[in-house]
Amino acid sequence: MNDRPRRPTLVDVAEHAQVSLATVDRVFNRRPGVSVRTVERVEQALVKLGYRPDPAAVRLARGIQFNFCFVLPTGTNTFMSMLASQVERSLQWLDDQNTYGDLLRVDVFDPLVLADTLRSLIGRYHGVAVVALDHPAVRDAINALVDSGIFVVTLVSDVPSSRRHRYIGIDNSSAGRTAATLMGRFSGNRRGKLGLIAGNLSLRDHAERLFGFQQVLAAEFAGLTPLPTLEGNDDALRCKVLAQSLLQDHADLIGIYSIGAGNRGIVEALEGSGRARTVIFIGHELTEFSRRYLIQGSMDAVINQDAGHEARSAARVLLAYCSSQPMIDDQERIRIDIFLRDNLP
Amino acid sequence: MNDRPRRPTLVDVAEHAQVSLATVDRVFNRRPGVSVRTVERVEQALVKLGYRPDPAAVRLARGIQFNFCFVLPTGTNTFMSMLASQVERSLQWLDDQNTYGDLLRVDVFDPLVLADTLRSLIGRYHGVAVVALDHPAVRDAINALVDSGIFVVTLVSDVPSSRRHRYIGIDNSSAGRTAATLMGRFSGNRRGKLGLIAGNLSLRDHAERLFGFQQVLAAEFAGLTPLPTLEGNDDALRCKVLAQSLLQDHADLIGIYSIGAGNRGIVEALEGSGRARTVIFIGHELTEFSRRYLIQGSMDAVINQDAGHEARSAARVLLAYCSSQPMIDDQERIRIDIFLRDNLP
DNA sequence: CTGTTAGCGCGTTCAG
DNA sequence: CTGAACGCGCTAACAG
Repeated sequence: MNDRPRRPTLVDVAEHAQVSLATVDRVFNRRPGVSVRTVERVEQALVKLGYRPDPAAVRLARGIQFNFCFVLPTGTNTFMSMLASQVERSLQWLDDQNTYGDLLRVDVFDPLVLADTLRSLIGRYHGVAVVALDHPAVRDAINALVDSGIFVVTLVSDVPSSRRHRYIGIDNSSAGRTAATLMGRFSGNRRGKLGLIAGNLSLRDHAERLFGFQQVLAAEFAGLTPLPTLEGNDDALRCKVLAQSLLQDHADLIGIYSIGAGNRGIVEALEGSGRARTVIFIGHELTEFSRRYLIQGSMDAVINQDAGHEARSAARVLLAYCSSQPMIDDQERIRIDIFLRDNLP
Repeated sequence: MNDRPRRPTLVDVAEHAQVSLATVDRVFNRRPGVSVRTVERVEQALVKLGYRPDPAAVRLARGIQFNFCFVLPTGTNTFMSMLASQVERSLQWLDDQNTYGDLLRVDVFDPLVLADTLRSLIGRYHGVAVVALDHPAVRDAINALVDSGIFVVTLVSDVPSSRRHRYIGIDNSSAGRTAATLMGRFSGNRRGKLGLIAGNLSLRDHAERLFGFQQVLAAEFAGLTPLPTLEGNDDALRCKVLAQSLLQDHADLIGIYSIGAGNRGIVEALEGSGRARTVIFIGHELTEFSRRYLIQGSMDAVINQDAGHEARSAARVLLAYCSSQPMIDDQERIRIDIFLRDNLP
């Protein structure tokens, strides 16, 4: 059962090239101090035997240890709580990779506080993952981190104008487009109004979703007229009030698209009005609540980003950068999940 | 930057418990030959220091090497080709984990050939992943593998009655239900016929999708009448003929649900009939073709299982079983992806 | 029952 | 410019 040709080690290569282990190591890791002739011979042996380093042995020998910091928003938003707990789980995994992580929660809505917090991380970490806010101060802080040699990934909410190494999250304008297509197609050929409730349009992800949604609506579903976008600050209570007035003011309300959090309030309003089964309701993020709403029929579709995937991906990506290992791009791409009652996990 | 308390090693524990390294190792790995008193003391030190083994060191020291075998169907079905190439990539990853894998392609449609092939794997591998066929002979072969001590996962297509350790793939009846809900909701309130084209209903996954689809249709969308299910053998040409006759015979055809492969043929028939934009077409698996069809509007939705995810998951799960390590269930759950034109990756 | 010791594959001094 | 030798954290064979 164990009759495989053992993978070649540095020693094998050394024998083959008639040099010592150390020399092979120098050549393989492109360290100076080897004659051109020797380099050539070793490299030939390297490719001939198809040498590939054993990652476990490398990690053990180097004994390196990275420190990562995850910066998440404060607040009790269900999605962010889920993300936080998933990050905690990733930290455990990182621990096995000899990498230590801290989870910081700051008031992301205040760009200056966030920027200061980020700057304070300089010199203390090798990698930072941050749920960012698209603001000049934050951009500068991220760039400062990058300039100091820290690997930075933005998580869930991006700052495209910064020089962060990677964004880990969904394409929010596509997400908005997806919501619009579902809304349009679910509406059959009915004509009427659409209510849009965002959290805060200064948040890049919300703005992008709105943009994508309106774009598709205008291009494909002329019968559906979007009402002015409301801001519910991701607060259930406030969202409820807004939804109630939408329902009251517009007898021809076909659907509601909830761009941010606060779905609980909207469902309460819908159920209270007795129109929960006729008004189409599409929102974001699969939580214990939205899950229940899908099942009971008060929500028609949920556009989701997998918090667990995002947390794991951030950890893997930072580790890959720090140890300059390749990553599997397919694996790190965060999907725009569409959940209906029928395909819930 | 590296001011973390170094994680405790076995040596630390040994010192703390006033015993030798080997004794701690015996206790931690529950090996016999240690007095009860010593065990107790060591265990206390173990928990007190919060000892957790370094996976890299363990792998290196044990020097174990597993052999896995992936058994996939022959044939040129686009999805299976994608799966095969993704499995190839997983094999590379496995190689880094000191685990070697073979990729076998057999005629899965012949249960006896598949069963024989599986049996021939006994004694040669530690883990087997197989795209199975739900047939008594195959079930027995799988059980024989399991009895021989091999870890077995079914991939994409399950044999629930076997004692395989795990199924890695989507819930196909949920997938069928999802297709039905989309079909129903996309149809607005129109009444009419629905064409169903499967590959082969003796395949468990196809049968389950059909079941789920019909279940939801009957319960929720009484206006849509499913026509008798046709079998296209996953062949584009045959599917084209079937779709053409559906279009010809039923002026009130609202949509077509393609349960298996062969979407290319169906799209050709739709485009040929000039009804591609009015007849709703929902099928499975995102390929270069279905992707294009979504964009050009000849397909309305694609239900997908991520071949890359499945291949990686099979590799990770087998490895976890063999090295008796825990796995992250969330990460190994294969989602039922819904793709519209707007959320394509 | 317990301790000592030699590796696993690689990185890293330190001599030569 | 090159090689010998030690150590990372752990397992396993061998002594005592």
